[in-house]
Amino acid sequence: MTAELRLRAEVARAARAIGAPDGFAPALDRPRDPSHGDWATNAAMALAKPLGKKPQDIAKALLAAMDPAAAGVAESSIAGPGFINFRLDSGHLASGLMAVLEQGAEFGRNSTGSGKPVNVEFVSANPTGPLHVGHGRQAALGDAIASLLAYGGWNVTREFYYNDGGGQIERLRDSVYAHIAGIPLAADQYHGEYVKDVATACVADLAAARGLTAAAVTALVRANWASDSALRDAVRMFAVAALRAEQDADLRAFGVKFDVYYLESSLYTEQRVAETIEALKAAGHAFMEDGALWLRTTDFGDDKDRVMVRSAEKGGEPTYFVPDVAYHVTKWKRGFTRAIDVQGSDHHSTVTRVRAGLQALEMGIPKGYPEYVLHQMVTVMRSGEEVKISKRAGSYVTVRDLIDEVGRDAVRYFFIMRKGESQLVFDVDLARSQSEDNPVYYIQMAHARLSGIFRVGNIDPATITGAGVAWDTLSQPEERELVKALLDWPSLVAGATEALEPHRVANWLLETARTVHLWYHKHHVLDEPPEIMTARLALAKASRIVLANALGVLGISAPERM
RNA sequence: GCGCCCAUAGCUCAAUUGGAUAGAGCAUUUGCCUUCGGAGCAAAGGGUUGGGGGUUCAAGUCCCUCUGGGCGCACCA
Repeated sequence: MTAELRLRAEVARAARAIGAPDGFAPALDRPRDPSHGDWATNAAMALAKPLGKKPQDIAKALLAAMDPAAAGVAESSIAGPGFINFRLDSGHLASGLMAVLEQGAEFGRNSTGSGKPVNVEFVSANPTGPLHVGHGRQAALGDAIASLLAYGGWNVTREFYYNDGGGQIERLRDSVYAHIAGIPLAADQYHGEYVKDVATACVADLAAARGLTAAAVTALVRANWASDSALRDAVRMFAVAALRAEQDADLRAFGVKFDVYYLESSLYTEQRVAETIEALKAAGHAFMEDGALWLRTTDFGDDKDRVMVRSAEKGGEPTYFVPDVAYHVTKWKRGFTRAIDVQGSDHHSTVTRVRAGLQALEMGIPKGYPEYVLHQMVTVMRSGEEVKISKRAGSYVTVRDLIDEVGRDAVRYFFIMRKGESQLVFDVDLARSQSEDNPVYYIQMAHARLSGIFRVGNIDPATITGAGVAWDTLSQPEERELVKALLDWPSLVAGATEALEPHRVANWLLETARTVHLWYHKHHVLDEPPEIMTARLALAKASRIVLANALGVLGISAPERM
């Protein structure tokens, strides 16, 4: 049992002894100011109403009823409006490190998810160009959320949804055609350098497939484009395949792996769009107006109704939101009782719509399904100026540009360090700097320094088991703070998982790295008396383990040396 | 005009999800220090948490309102 649980149990027992109602669960928190103590409880304030007494009096009675020894409490005090502060005995506190040393890479994991399936959909870029910074933020955020959930015992599926249908794919196809035919691009077509590369590769591919020269293919495309739909399809499919391969390469460079790639086009070929339309009609929430088929999404909280199938003069095709609904139906039917979509906040209007569509089907899908994690835009800064232009993509900066320039670890950290709903400034100069101003460098440095202790001392970390350590020797303020930070990891990561907020892990890492550096600067490990050295080696190893675990969740490496 | 999000030190951001005197880093000022181990360490100044109102033992956090910013409001995706 951890010191925290022991203390909580003892407070609860004492509370009952002085008349707290059944089921009363006192809250234990870290005081903001460590000088107040290691833990604080608001029990006295929470009991003020049910017991009809002043918080101060309840606090006194509560303390009198407690057995400090049973809870490992060295001293306690009543403060402010009725907080009770506890300072744990150093030995009790530090002995919590045994759990870290015993569990190693497992320390911090929990089983909240109990193996239940969850689908995390992210990136989901249209295959019309390289991944840009926004996708990068989404990749880092989505991957970290997925890792957090896996860490919390969920059975996670990472999914990428390809919008390989619709108007933008035709624009891509026609952009490639324009390059092949040598005609100027229209304003709404794709202007990046990469389109030219795709066009060149496409000509070579067609030439090989048809046994023609490149010049002959060019002439053929130019002559038959309007009349030959098979040719147009061939160009479209080549372009989509080429850009999917391109995006895959970007994601590999970023170290993100997906379990499922779901193609929007398959929703049409497998009749799922048609089935969804029929089901919505059957459920009675559809109506005809102006020649189009509408869904009454206003019945489910939308501010206006939405067209499902366009009128004949507009082409008679389903609008994009129908496949979106059909897609989420497949998630539900595939057994994902929980689904999380990570998207840019510019897509926030789809949230209500998709949920409305799912509700309108009346098939027992919960109202809040799917959950959404939205994130704001990214601004890339270099030398104090906003960067907007990439050589490859033209009008935007690509993920690859960033990874090439500052490395995968820094890109991941910078994308995760801010709350999703706040705007993010990506400072390229800071991200690439090899100094302690750079948070990634600072955190990794902490891990490397801890590793260095073992290297320099020529000590195999595997021999440090915590057995026989005199834990009460870890009584320096910096040591106590470090121990507390490490032991907070499980509850911190659990909170970050519940809130789907990986930035908490990033912030915690930075704080904890600072605590490590402070300790490291103030206290030596090697060449100390054996009892102190043994205890500090245990602390160093535990710190190394927890830092590595946290970095691992964010997909960032924990280097042995830098 | 409507909807969603945001607003915290000069700058970039935290704040244990409603807890105590709102904290870090950078920048500024001052003083130490010279490596198991790579310029660090210690301290100071800097705030009406955008304005106003409300809810309660307690509000940066919840509610209302105003201001300012981002995004979205297609028979585009």
